[in-house]
Amino acid sequence: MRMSHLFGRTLREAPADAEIPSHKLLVRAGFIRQLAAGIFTAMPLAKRSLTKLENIMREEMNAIGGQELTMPVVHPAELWQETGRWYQIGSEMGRFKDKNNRDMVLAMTHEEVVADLVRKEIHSYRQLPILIYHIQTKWRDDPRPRAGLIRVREFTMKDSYSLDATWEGLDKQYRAHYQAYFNIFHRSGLPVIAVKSDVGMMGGQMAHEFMYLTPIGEDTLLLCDDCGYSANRQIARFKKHILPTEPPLPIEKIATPEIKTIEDLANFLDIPKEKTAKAVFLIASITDNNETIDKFVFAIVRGDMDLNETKLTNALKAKELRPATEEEILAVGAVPGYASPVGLNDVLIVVDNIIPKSSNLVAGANEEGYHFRNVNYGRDYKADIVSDIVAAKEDDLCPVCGHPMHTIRGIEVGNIFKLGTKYSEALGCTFQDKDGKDKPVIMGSYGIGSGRLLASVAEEHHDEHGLIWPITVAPYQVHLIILPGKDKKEVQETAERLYQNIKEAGIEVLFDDRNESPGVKFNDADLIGNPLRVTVSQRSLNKNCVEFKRRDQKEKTMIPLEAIIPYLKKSITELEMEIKEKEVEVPFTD
RNA sequence: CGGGGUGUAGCGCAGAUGGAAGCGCGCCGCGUUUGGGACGCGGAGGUCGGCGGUUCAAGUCCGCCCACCCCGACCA
Repeated sequence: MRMSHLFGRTLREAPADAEIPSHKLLVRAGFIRQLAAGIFTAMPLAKRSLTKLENIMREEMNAIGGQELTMPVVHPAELWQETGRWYQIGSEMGRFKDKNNRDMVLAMTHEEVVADLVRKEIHSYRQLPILIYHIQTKWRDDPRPRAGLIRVREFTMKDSYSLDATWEGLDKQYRAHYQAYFNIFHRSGLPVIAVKSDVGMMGGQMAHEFMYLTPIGEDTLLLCDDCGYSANRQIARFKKHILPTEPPLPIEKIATPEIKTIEDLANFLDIPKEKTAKAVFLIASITDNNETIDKFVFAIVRGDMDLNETKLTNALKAKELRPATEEEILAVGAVPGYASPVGLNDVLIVVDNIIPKSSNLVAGANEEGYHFRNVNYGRDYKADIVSDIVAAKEDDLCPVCGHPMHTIRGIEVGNIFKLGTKYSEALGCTFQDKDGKDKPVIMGSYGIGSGRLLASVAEEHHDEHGLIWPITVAPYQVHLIILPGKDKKEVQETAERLYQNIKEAGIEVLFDDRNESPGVKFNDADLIGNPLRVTVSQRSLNKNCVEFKRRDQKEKTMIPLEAIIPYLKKSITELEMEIKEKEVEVPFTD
């Protein structure tokens, strides 16, 4: 490709609304352009890199038996109504009506379509197992797109779906994806770890997220250095510090004027925070038989811990959870700042599972300026649900080995879910098993966003001058620069010939044939970040050489003109080997 | 959806107290340059986010709306 005709120019300055390096550099280098919040065009350079990433995914999916297909982006609403997600999912779903006034859905994901296909195509255990996948555009009207390509509304995903007759079969395909995903990320030059995660809107039994660790990540992870336990904070468990049990003392009302926070309360009474109970009020939308009702939820955690809303949502099987307003709190008879579970009716009380093991706590008295001492679970109040609903934090103890854990930020670049029979049951995907009985197909779903992956690779591989693409992802393998000098003719002809020869050798080359000054050309080459650079100039040709430089190294070397093509081939192989070495087998951790 | 911020040329920005829309980079033409973002001369490019109001006069003051960014809630 000639740079003089490349669509998409480089910018000296990044637009002011770009903040993170991958966003700034991808825009400056001409890879992406923004159309609206969370909606981007992939320019020709980005398209080439995306295609490479997607081909890596294809190879790894094919290697574990995947069959590629393409499913539609627009779905009839009926399908989503059958699984109930039409009702469960809120404004994140893109909905519109077609010309006949039929409700339509923009695909957020494709479980419904897969299940629909399966019920039409799969009738016998003899047809299973199956692995299908596609690479398709999806729309999720995220309330907050941000960080360039990291979090967008329209995106392309590699999505695979496993279909099995047995749970062992699902486990096998799940584990195959686990390793295939590590292969994909390693081949893309991206270091990742797998952590256990929440199943979210997908539902199902088990999920892992593949995390690229970076301070700009939006997810917080808990890791145990000792035994390797790793989990998203949304679901991370930990060993809770159990206080010595005391005999229950009589409940006692005490004046605590102007004391509203746990901090103040602990100071005022001169007791540790873990001797207090903290109340949090929320409104949960709970769906039952496709009918959604709002329930007032009174959650109680020990004063030294914080509520984890994901855990609470899961404990409640709620669709949505939001903080209650002051009016709503007063309406149920609770007093903000002095709230107590003692003597409240008509609310759903959820307590953390450490609370029943903690005796004689201080809690609100439901009266302005007063608290109760010696509140005991069971004697003074009861809960509708007792569950683990608190968030793990730095230095909390590992639930497996008891070692203190630490927190780290990450970007979720891929996920794998054991869906089980949720969708197949809802949509009636059954097959006839050996025993002659109809059984629901057991499903798994596995996704990787290609744009997010591209941005993560850019985030991992850049310096102050620009991008430094891994050879497997780079838009072009070679960046060829011509510096014509005073007497243009010889240099020009040599560079043109070299450009043709490189192309004919099957090497991907971007040829900077523009009439620009050397500084501009070198800077653009650094910015775009193709791995190998070749410079043809009067100076080099005087020695019958061209200059060679790797983007990831400082040294420049002079290579005889006639030797440059084999040299480039050798360098490409070297770079490919460097990536290959990072491909390793990763033990499956449950 | 809550909190904060920003909208003036393709990009980055300046335009106190209302009084003729500017700068740098980029772009077009001609010439000189040519190993790390060159120089001279000449040009093109704007509904100042939108609508309404105040005023003799609004980029500037007031109101409403919209878009985009950041923090949170939420999410691949």
